[in-house]
Amino acid sequence: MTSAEPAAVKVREKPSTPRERARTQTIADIVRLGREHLAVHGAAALSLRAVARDLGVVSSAVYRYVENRDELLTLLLIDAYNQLGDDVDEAVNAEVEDDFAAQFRALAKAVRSWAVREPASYSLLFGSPVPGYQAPGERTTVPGTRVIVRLVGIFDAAYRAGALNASVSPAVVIPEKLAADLAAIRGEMNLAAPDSTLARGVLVWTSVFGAISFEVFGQYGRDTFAARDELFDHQLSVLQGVVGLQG
Amino acid sequence: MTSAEPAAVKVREKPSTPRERARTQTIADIVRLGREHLAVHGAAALSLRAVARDLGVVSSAVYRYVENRDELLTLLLIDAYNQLGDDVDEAVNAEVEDDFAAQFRALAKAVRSWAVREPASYSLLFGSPVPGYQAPGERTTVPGTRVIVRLVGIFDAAYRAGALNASVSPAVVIPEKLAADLAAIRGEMNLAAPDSTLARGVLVWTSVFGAISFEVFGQYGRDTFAARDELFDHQLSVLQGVVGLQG
DNA sequence: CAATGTCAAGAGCGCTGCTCTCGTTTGTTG
DNA sequence: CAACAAACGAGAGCAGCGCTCTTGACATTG
Repeated sequence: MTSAEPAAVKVREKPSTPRERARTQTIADIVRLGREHLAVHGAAALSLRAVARDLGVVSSAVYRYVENRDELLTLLLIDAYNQLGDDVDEAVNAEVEDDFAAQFRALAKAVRSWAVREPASYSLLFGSPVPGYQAPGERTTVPGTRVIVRLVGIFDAAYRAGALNASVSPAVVIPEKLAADLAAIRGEMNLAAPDSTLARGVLVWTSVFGAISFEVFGQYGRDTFAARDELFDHQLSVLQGVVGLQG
Repeated sequence: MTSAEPAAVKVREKPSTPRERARTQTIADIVRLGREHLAVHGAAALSLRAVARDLGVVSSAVYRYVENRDELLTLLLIDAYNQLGDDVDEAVNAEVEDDFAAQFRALAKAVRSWAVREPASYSLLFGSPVPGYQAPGERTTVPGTRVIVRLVGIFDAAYRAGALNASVSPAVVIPEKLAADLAAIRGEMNLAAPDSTLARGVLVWTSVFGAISFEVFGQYGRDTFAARDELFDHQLSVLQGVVGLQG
């Protein structure tokens, strides 16, 4: 079903003592069982008691390893972000270095196939926020931005390589306040691309996830679209044109 | 806070007897209280017992009026769909009849402002599916498709009026299987627009909701974009170009 | 060997959805 | 107007949940 070793579990610096090794293993087991429950029943139905039962232990025992339900959610969140990030990295790295269009498509398809494969995890990351749960930014920001960082990287590399159509139609003016936001992003991420490219990149980003969310969340209706692969592929082609990525 | 009369509550054909009038009123009260709880605590935390408390009644009493929690969710779902549909209709109807670009922008902005105003309801409709809850299609399909029907209507009317740029760049071929899906839609909805327009319309549809979802679900990060109105406006402008809507 | 620390177990609190029973209220009808 | 049946609210109860606290068993360490 799912891979045995969750990527998000922090390994202690010196897990020398058998106690610490056992403890690390138990936490890994809890995360693995939690991921299975998440996949089957969804995030809102994630129950520490059920995880404890599967672990063959009384419910209060898991509180030795996981502070509370929110903490387990955070572990699963980080785990899922890293799974997605690994999938995306692998797919993009498999493409030729200067074929930016192929890299873009590979990224989007990797996100989509992971989302379809793990709808509950996708819902946890990109669906409605879990009520009463606030992700701790200091732990989730880095894994949570891997995909967008990679996507922006592709667009910016394409721009630097002169692979972007400058004359995307139609030209749209960027208002001043939006330009300020984009300038801040450009500075923070060391980008070269101009405002119009960055803004269109943001649109492509939201559009890709919008299309995937519609599919995973069942917004298309039961049998409106049978050719979902072709639909997504077509959407990527159009979005490619939006940023001026020639392929 | 919220309007007093929920649009979704079906009025009996003959609410003549005082019993039935009282019953209808009680159900309306339950939906109203449910909507308030939804707005404050979210869908997953919607509790019949809490609604009963606010109604000043013991928990088992509400089961006289609402079959179970899922039934209340369905009522809230229909209620929210109709609120959104009403908002969208009003906004679109306020535009000049042959200004299709303005109608498109009015529709998208109406959806966004409703979503920002009612994030919990938006999450219920367009976020992660509530685990274990399956919306009864025969009751939710009609209100649930009001927005997309309206959007497609705008695009098709624009096409019939010759207001769509035929030469959207770049031309993208529509694979056969996707064309079959689009043909089915064209037949069902009595449309005139060609495949490429319909396919791009679907992309615009998903993109608009993708952008709104990112904003409502906090995917942009806390302070990445301060100029959210301008960002959305820009995205609409680009998407307008995607379907060839000149404005 | 003894002190220390870690662990699973169990009881318990308050919350949830939901069911069943038991009187009471209420509108209708003879 | 009185009798009746339907509708109703209250309450107890079951099983599940997150979470806390105490207790006794065990392993590690000095």
